[in-house]
Amino acid sequence: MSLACASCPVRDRAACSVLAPEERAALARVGHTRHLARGQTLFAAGDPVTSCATLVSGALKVTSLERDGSEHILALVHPSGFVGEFFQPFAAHDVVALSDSRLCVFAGPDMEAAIARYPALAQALLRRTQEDLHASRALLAIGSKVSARARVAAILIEFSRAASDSPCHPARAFDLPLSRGDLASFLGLTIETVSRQITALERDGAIQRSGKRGIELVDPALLSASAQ
Amino acid sequence: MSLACASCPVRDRAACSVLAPEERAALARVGHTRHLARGQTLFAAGDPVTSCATLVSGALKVTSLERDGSEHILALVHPSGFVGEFFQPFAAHDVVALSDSRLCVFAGPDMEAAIARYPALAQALLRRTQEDLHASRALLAIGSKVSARARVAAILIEFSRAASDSPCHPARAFDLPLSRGDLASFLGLTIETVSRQITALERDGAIQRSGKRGIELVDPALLSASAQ
DNA sequence: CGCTAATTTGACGTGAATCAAACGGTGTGG
DNA sequence: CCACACCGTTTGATTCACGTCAAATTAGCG
Repeated sequence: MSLACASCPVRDRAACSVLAPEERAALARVGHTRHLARGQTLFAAGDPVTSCATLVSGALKVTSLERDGSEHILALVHPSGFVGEFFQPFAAHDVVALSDSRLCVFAGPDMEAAIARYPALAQALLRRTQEDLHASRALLAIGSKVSARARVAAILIEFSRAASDSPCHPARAFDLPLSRGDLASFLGLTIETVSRQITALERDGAIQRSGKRGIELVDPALLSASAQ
Repeated sequence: MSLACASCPVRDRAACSVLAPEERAALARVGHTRHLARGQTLFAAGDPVTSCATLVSGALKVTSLERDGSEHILALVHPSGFVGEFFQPFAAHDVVALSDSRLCVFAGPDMEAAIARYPALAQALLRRTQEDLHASRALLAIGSKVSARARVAAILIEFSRAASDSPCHPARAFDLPLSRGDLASFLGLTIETVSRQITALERDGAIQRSGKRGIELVDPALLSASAQ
């Protein structure tokens, strides 16, 4: 199945956007689109790395499985994000679809050849990876907060930012892509504590729940203050 | 001051190691070495980004300052590590020397020109950044552990790995580069709790303290089990 | 030797984990 | 259409680990 870059929703933001039209067309010829249903695995930890991908729509989570069987989330991938390693033989983490997703997949050697041929592509991937690093560090900062209230508030703020298209203003209403269990393992808390904190934040008027997953920021300043 | 690549202790591991000798010599001519005393700041958050650097010896921390005045550590930089952003106008975080350090500093435009001229350099930096991303995610995994004991044990293991030159076998004895306060903010715990957990790990025979900062792994298996 | 800062240790209270149960939603079969 | 089971979430009661406050100890430095 060939790629339709012309109508791609992330054609201006993905790594490949730095290529000239004919270069991108050449890359598109060796790639293919793939659909993942919610819960489906793209890469499994330990598998040999054979491909990489740009996320076109949907959302992915990068997780690692501990010896004791618990899972925790290391990163979220949003549209235009890139997943895949180049310098390691085996995948270090699982990558799973959080919602139905569409990806642009390339075989590892094809992408490596493209990187060697188009220097701008390596730079674009460097940029993306530096952005991923920033995102990872932002999550790291959340973990250093002591109280459960602060952590939950901080992650809600983080999600509202991620849900927004414009990086300047966070989304006022959005859907939590994660279950309570995911949130809990992410924050180093228990499901019950997360649930109680969300309830408390709603009681205090900082947020409002709409449906199971919907969150609306009623008082962003109060939420922000709770995140201290 | 010119760079003496021939005697550089990280000449085989740093990003510049991928360059041909004459290319590296050309890069060296536009760079200079710099010494930092313990506690000195390399980059300050908010400052315009004008340079980048490879760490030759010593150790750095990347930290961010919260609104409430508390600091927390987002990353540690070890010799051969690279610090600096290319795609952002202002530094996002503080970078401070944990011990007396020697660096190889390049002006931003010089490095950008080198990246444009030598495609292998962009790839090497991409590799380094992906490694940084992995390290950041390893730290993120620590944060999701619930008990204080597990977090402290996990970070000791992490440091023993980082202190070792060979990635396969962790160092048996090493110096903790961080103060208790740094450890505490890193782990989302208090200074007292960190101190108590370290004392308890020593009492249980997992580790032994030597001097103020020295840690010896007496029973790595027990320590590893404590990290669950 | 005295000062200051960092670390350790102790006593105590609180907030989060744990255990347990109830409450929806959703799908399946009768 | 309803009954039922299943899963995720919420709520409650209890326990205990960690935070808080305070003091003792040690290290670092002029």
